[in-house]
Amino acid sequence: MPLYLRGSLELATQGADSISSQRLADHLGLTPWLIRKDFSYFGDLGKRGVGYDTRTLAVRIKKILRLNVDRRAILVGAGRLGSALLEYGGFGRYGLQIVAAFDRDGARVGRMIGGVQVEHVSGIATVASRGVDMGIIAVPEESAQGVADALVKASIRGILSFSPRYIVTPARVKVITIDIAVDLARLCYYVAGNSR
Amino acid sequence: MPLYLRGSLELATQGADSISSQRLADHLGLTPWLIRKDFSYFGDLGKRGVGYDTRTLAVRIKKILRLNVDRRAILVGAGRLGSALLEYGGFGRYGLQIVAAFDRDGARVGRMIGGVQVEHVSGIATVASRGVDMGIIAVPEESAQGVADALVKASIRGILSFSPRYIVTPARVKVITIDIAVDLARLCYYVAGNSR
DNA sequence: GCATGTGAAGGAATTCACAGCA
DNA sequence: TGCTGTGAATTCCTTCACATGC
Repeated sequence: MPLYLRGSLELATQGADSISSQRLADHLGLTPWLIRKDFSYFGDLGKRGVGYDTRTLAVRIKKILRLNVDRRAILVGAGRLGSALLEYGGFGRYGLQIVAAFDRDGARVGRMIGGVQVEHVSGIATVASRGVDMGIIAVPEESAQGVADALVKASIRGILSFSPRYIVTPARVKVITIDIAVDLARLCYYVAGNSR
Repeated sequence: MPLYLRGSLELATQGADSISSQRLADHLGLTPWLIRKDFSYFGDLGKRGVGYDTRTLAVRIKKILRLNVDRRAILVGAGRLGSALLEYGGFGRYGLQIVAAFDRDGARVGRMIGGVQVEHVSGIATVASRGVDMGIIAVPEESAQGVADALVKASIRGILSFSPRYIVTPARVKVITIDIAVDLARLCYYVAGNSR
């Protein structure tokens, strides 16, 4: 559903004042009635006969997603993938920011990547006081659980993991895993198959 | 559902001969009955009172996912993210392989990354004859649609895109989009919120 | 007239409960 | 006794159709 935020922001910056569920659906690869249904859960967002005001829509969705205040995240693992994330500018428009990066490898510590300086992993414990909400794990899979444990100890409340492993955390810590190989395998199923 | 393949492969390499739906569920963060239901669609996979044989399970799932023959993919965009993907060794265990990489930037062309040599994007047209099934897009978002068009022309049947844009393709070409910022925003919703 | 908002219908996925086999 | 396989019940999400308001 953050998809909607992306859509409305995109179209807002493209200069459109108002947008119909039809156009938004085309833009995101969804159906108009799905969008209307979802939006209806949050009260009145649109004007009948006109559409949704892109600017207010973006603001409202941000509030719904609790993105109205800036959210801080830290990154663990400053390898290729980690560096790519640090230099990726796409988080800012959602009010998301990576404020620190950590790595185990001494050779990487101290480097500046994407505006933040890489610190040694032992420093993770110190972020508890920095108002950080989330941790991003971009380390080799065998280290992922250990890093997650450290993040939990540092009072982080959510983890985005790129490791193909199920990560165990207390119930209060939400984990979202992005497993690229699994996604590619999924694609493969569609490609090679006939049905479904 | 490729998740299941991951799970069975992992546990197979860990030396377990047999596994119960319960343990597999714990391992993947799912429920036992969901796994049993899903497996039941494909006929008899397990032995009652015992569990599933890890080795045969992996083989069966590979066949179901059409991963029994090796699948080839090409990558477009050899920046940080693209390089990370090329050097990521996790595809092999699913029978997936990145056989070529392309970039628009002349400075990157010719480099060897993760065992493949970066070619100029103009060469995409030539892959049609190389038995490639899928294309991976790791380019800046404004170039994504153009690359997708080139891939479609090259007879590719599936696209895995890391660009935060909806990509238009003919119906025969399946697209899966991984939008990291959207996933992080989703996580944020769980973290900051109370309900759901 | 045009586009949203929403109750009702329809379908798909999940959960349950238990029968069947080692 | 332990664990799979599966029909029934449930819940959730999607789709439809139309009333409502600009």
